Amino acid sequence: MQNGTVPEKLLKPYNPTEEEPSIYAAWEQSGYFNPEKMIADGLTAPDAEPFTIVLPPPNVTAALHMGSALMLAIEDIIVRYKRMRGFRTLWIPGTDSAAIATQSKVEKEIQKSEGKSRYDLGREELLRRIDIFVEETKGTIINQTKRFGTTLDWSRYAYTMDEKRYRAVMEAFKRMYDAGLIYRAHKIVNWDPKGQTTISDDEIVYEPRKATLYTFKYSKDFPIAISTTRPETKVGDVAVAVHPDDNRYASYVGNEYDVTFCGVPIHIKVVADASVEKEFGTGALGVTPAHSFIDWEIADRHDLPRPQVIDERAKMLVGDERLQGKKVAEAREAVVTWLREEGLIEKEETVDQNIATAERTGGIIEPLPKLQWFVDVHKPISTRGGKTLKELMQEPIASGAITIIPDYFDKTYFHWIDNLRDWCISRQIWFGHRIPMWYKGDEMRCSIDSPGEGWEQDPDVLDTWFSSALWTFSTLSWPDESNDLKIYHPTSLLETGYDILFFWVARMILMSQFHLGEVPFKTVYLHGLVRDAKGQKISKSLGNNIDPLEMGAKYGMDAVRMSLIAGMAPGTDSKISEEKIKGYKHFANKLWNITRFVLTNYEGEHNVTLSPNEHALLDEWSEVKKKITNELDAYRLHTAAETAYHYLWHTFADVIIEESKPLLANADTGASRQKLLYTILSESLIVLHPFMPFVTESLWQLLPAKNTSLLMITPWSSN
RNA sequence: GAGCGAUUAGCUCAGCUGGUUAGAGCGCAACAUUGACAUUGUUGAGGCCAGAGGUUCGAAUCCUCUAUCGCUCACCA
Repeated sequence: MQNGTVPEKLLKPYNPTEEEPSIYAAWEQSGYFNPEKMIADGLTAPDAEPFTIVLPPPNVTAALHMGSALMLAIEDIIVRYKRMRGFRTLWIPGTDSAAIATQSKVEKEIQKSEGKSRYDLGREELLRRIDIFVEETKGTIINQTKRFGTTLDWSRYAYTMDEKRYRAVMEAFKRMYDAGLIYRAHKIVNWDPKGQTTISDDEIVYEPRKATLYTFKYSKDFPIAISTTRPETKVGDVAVAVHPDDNRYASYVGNEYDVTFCGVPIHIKVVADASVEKEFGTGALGVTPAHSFIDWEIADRHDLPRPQVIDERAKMLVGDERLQGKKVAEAREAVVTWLREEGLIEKEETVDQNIATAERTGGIIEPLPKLQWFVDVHKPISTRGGKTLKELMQEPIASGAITIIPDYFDKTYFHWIDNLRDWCISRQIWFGHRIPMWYKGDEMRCSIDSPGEGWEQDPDVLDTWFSSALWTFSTLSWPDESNDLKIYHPTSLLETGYDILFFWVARMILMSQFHLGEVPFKTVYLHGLVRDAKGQKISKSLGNNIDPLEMGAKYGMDAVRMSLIAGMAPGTDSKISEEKIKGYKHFANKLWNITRFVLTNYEGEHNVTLSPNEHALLDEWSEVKKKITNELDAYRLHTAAETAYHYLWHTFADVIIEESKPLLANADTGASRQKLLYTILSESLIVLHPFMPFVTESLWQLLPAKNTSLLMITPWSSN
């Protein structure tokens, strides 16, 4: 029997592209992405527990890809769930300026179209061009983000370079400087000759290469042979270091020698240092303080000079025409030629080595001594109980104040902290937050504004992660003592990719612990990489890019969301394929048809009693709902999604609806059946809504008996 | 070199704190159906849960070792 009135729309298959834009518009116009509006309208209790997430701000350079889609899907599911569960739920949107990445992208474009470098344009003009670029891409990113159905509170939108965030960054720098945590020093740093800037240890990517390890003496008269893959740097040597227990060389320790190496006079002292490994090479290490981290430290311990022999363009600073002004690779050839001519080489062997390159530019890192700004991670902080930044980062994970999901990342995190050195935060680029340090003659002052006439500001900008590290509280109006900060900080959850655990997550903990004396978030949920069906990384060069927006247009955003969530455990890389997305489109359509069937057979509220069997079915459904609730509470989204999917399709549709067909046709059993089906359907829409917000909302709007205007704000009870 | 993870059906993966005959999706085979369903349904085939030892009344799950793959970290010059 078909007694119900069915909306016209339901008679056709579900058409996501037709439904999605108007649905999102309705959500946005409701104002309910904003928790204060929820309270004002009585939808959230004024004293409700807050639940906060900050969106990891996408780089302004980046178009939305499957990775961002995964992130948005996970976070939106959680946020919608919490909102429906009655939390005072806030999800803060934003974008990141991504200093180096953005500047080099714009520079590249200008180089390509106009053949000009940044030096041709000058600082001001380049920054103007970057601003134009940023304004364009920001809008694109926001629109794309909205298409996924994200319930971000757009009224709180933040950009790392906007006015408020600028103030936060300056204030943070000043407070850390005043606390003696930020210092300026001339020491060896990672220099990227291609990007013409320093970079932090974490921005280095090691690439395996074959190299030749040469074993030789500086000169015929020199008593000890050394080994190196970089003979050209030997013109900067000041010592040969051997292990204190190495009998072979004990008699030479303390001796000094003058030699001429490839035309360059050098003075070599033999020192004993425990950092040298007896078994490697000849057991003797040529010490080049200015161009090697380990050698710099040896020089520290033995009070050795540190002559710089390579410049910022990776060219030689010393020597005759064979070396002077030559690139290091050419100089290496020249030195090897000379060594051969002199008959000094004892051994040449091919070895595997990891070469340090800059993440952004791919340039080969040249360690150089430079005057830079650093964050001291080893200094005891009096206002924080004498603890160091290192300890402040370690503690909350160790104590459980912050939980990382999956938990095995704890070890990775601790290992990183153990090896942590002071953080070099100054960058020689133009786009970013300029360092608030001012110089006048020998004077130096930390000040957000110019201290007055004759003061020059430091030309460098801050590492982009410095500002990102403040994100959980800079988005909540810090340093102002705002209500937002009181209510929403510490945030509840930080959801991001495991690849930025160190870059971002660790540094947010550092900043929040220091500036606020509290953790930035209570839980960290790390998702994996999205790969293609074959398990390859998705990249433009491989041509295997699956564009989430394109897929959304074809199969609906709900299908894209589900395909990213189902079968995806946290911290594990997942695979996506068009086939999988298509499968979930079928599910959206299945829901559509289930609703069609139920509504076709529904005549409105009746005062009927369910049969014992129907009570049992309802109980079974309650159990499923409880399970989904528990799984979501534990952030097991993948199993929650599958549980819901499976129940709807294979229990509700295949079993309950099938067995209902004859019962509905019978006047005695029909009424209670109608009630049962309608009840389970409407509750199912609630439970599925976080996962598939569009189709469920569309269907909710078609339900004849409902007491909320939007499914998005319909309460989710666990029983 | 160190650390971490993975290894479960043809493919992609779930399986939380050990508990009856090990699960899903896709794919495959047969049958049914024009059905609420751009199809869908029913049934089925297919797994010594990488290997070897151990703990236990009981192990895919805990421990040890081995193998293969992957990731991360590292200043062996």
